Amino acid sequence: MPKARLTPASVTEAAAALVDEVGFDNLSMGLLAERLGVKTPSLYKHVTSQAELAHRIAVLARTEAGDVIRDAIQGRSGSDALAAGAQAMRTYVREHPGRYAAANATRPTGPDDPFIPASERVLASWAAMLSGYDLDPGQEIHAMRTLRSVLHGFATLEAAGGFQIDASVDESFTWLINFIDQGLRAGAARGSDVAR
Amino acid sequence: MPKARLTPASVTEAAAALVDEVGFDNLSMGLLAERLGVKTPSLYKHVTSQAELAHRIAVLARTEAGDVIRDAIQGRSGSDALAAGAQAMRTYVREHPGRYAAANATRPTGPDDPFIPASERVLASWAAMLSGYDLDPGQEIHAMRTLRSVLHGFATLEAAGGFQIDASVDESFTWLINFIDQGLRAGAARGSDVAR
DNA sequence: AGCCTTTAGCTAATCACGTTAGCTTCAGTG
DNA sequence: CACTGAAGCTAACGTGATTAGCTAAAGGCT
Repeated sequence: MPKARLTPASVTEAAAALVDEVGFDNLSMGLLAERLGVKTPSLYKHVTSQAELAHRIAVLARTEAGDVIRDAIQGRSGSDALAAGAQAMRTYVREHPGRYAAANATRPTGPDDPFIPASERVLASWAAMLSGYDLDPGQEIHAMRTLRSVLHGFATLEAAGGFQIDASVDESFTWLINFIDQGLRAGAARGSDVAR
Repeated sequence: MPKARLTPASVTEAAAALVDEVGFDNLSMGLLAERLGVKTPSLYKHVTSQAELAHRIAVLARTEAGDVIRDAIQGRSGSDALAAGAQAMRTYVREHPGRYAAANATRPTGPDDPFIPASERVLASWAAMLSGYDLDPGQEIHAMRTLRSVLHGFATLEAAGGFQIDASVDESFTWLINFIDQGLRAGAARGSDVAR
């Protein structure tokens, strides 16, 4: 076997770090090669294309996000689990905006794409968290989608610099979590009459 | 003055239509030129660069979105205004996913960028709608951000094909609107103790 | 009506990437 | 100590954005 300086994994890791610095849109093979102290074409010994590289970053990101959220929810339930999970996700996106963008930009390449189970693990964590609210079974899917929407929306708006006014974004986020929490608790108490 | 077949405005309009068809990421000067029955370099007589073209699409999109939302809210208040505004926005995004992506991808180029007032008009509509809920003044900014987050998050997730499970997405959206409506009404009734 | 200026659109050329082809060299194996 | 295989390199190609310079037609002016 030869030198073995770079590997697909190490290249992906470096690309993920790069993308968090310069933004997902500014990822280029040349820039990555420079960071790795190598000439551009050499990268193709480890990844087949820039598209594949982006996809690898996406899988990495979704997996990391799944871990972070699962760990945050671990051992908590109800409001605590919601707050911890949501904060964990926001923190992850703030620390890894490029990775998060990569994960959002990708689409499963096929039925056995590892991106699929990685995504399912994230959803499973949210589902586990929601189960603590005793919602009507028919409402769970809607609650899940609403939850995903707020968290994803807040994270992307924040990452895009969408919150201009000089009111604390942290405060807005805890307000948001509280808002969702109250709604979920009320919905559970009220039963299915929330849905129209 | 010469022929005047194309104008900056007509090029932008064609680009916006194109982007809704092929996706914002797939916008290319060559493809647009082909649609307009012109050679690629000719486009530079009307727009200075692809970046500027993308920005023009963004301004157009944000302006259109502002109009659509304002019109929907017109004459309604409270729950009705929320539902109408939210539905109008979702419809706009579904019909113009490329434009919406362009608007999200852009960043103001300066203090006199028309994108800024266009964005402010959207925010003003949401603010007008929220004013119907009699929220505590200190809460309004958080409610606004939460509202923007859910709507933006839902729209982008839907556009990205993020809702896989075969439960009606329409139904989820009305559930979401209802969820927000109930929360806002409860928050108004309860006063500032929602915020922590 | 006929000239003149202005400029839309064209062709040819340049530049920046992503990607491919083929060569070279070193690490580990026999 | 030669041998093989893959890492990394240089050279080359293709595509898409952009620029330079030419051509010609439209509208104004006399």
